[in-house]
Amino acid sequence: MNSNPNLAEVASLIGNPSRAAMLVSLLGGKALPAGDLARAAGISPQTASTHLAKLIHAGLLIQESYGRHKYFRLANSEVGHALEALQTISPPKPIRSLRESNQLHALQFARTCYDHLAGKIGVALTDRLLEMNFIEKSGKEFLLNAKGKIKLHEFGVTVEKSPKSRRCFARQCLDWSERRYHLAGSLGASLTRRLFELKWIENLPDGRAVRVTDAGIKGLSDEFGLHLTIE
Amino acid sequence: MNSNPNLAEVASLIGNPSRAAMLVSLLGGKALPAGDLARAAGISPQTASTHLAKLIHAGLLIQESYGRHKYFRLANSEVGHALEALQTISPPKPIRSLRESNQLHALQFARTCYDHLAGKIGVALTDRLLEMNFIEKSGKEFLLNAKGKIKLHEFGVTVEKSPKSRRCFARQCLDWSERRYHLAGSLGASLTRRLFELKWIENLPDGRAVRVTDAGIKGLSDEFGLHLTIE
DNA sequence: GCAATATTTCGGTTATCATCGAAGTATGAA
DNA sequence: TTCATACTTCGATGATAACCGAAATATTGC
Repeated sequence: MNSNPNLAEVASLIGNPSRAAMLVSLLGGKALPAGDLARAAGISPQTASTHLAKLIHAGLLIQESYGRHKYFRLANSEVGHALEALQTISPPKPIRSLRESNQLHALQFARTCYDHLAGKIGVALTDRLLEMNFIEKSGKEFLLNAKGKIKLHEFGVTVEKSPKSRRCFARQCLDWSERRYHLAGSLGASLTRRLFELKWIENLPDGRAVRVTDAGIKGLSDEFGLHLTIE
Repeated sequence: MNSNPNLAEVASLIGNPSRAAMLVSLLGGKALPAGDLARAAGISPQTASTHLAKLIHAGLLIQESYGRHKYFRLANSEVGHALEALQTISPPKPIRSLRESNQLHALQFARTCYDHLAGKIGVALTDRLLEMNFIEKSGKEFLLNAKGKIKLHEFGVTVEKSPKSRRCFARQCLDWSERRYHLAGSLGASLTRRLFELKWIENLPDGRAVRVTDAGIKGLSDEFGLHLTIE
């Protein structure tokens, strides 16, 4: 019987540990060169090259060439969505090293999820927006009310729901580390972009973990009543 | 670097063609015995047994024993969601036989997707509910308005949003065959259950394709202005 | 108790594929 | 031109796992 779309092919591509590591590295939304992806997966450049070719062929990644560098990124948000959906049904992986443990903590604390903020911070900020009555839950979606619209506009976030873009405005995205929802969609992305702009958060050297700066700690407290504690 | 939850393990489980076939068979939401799943995947019972044990171990399936039969079903709706998300990024599989072609047409026309209605019919019925102003789009979610609440209540659908259930009320589910949204969530499930109850739709012998009965053709036309054409 | 059905366990075979060394291509720098 | 860097292709190796035959276990029906 075997129905139709061959999901097994795509799943087995994601199912290789090296390829999965590369895809997860790209979940942050940024494009990365082949060498970086090889290092992220802990494999040789040759091996990475064959993997990347397969991912391109399957339409999971797209490639941009800049001189001798080739940058890779997720082909579209549906790929990111599928990866996140897989993460929510994946059991947690045992930790091997202190380094991994530290990185895991950093990721659980704050990271970007494709293009918006996730981790403890992502969930906590979303909670504050709810508590301060700027957004409301509505099924698998958040609604931005008038009060919130004003607040975010003042904060410098361009709040516009372009009717053209089929993209969801303020999705609820299930956080794999917190197992709770954080703010995603175009609103989540705009807000996150603004936080980078203000230098309240910044990318850590590699991976998609982010760090909250001193300015960010103060700012998030003043603007959103989000009090960060050092753990 | 390799972040944390080992998504690769789950993905590689889904990535085996035999296991994928079994999982897809279970997407209809029904529980099936091991033997049926073996046949669906075209493998021997021994092989199926080892596959099923792995899927159970990984938490993708749950098992219920009735005498010498063991029934398997998807562990939760998140597993179904992940499978659907993978289908949306999977390329269509080439058709080999007339039989496969017919089955594909049947699936594209009407099928159950975990527990709600999908395919042409699923999308068309959702469209009618929108056009008749019973539900409204709101991001990745539908909202049931007062008019719709009355209509569906009259129609015999129990419309209640139990605050306990974390499940989404009226999700928009991306249809892999139509590439458009249909009504999912608990409302989608209730409505579909009612259509079965009224015998407006019925399961086809195997798989998750469904057939619209004569009563269904008349009923859908009368109640929702959905005029089915024979293709 | 005995035969039939449903499922699981074991063992051995086979095929696939991830991997890297070595060599090849392309771009940029000196 | 020459060298260095970034990536790709080829070929060989090795490990994994899907698969089925055979046999074991469990349940139902006679």
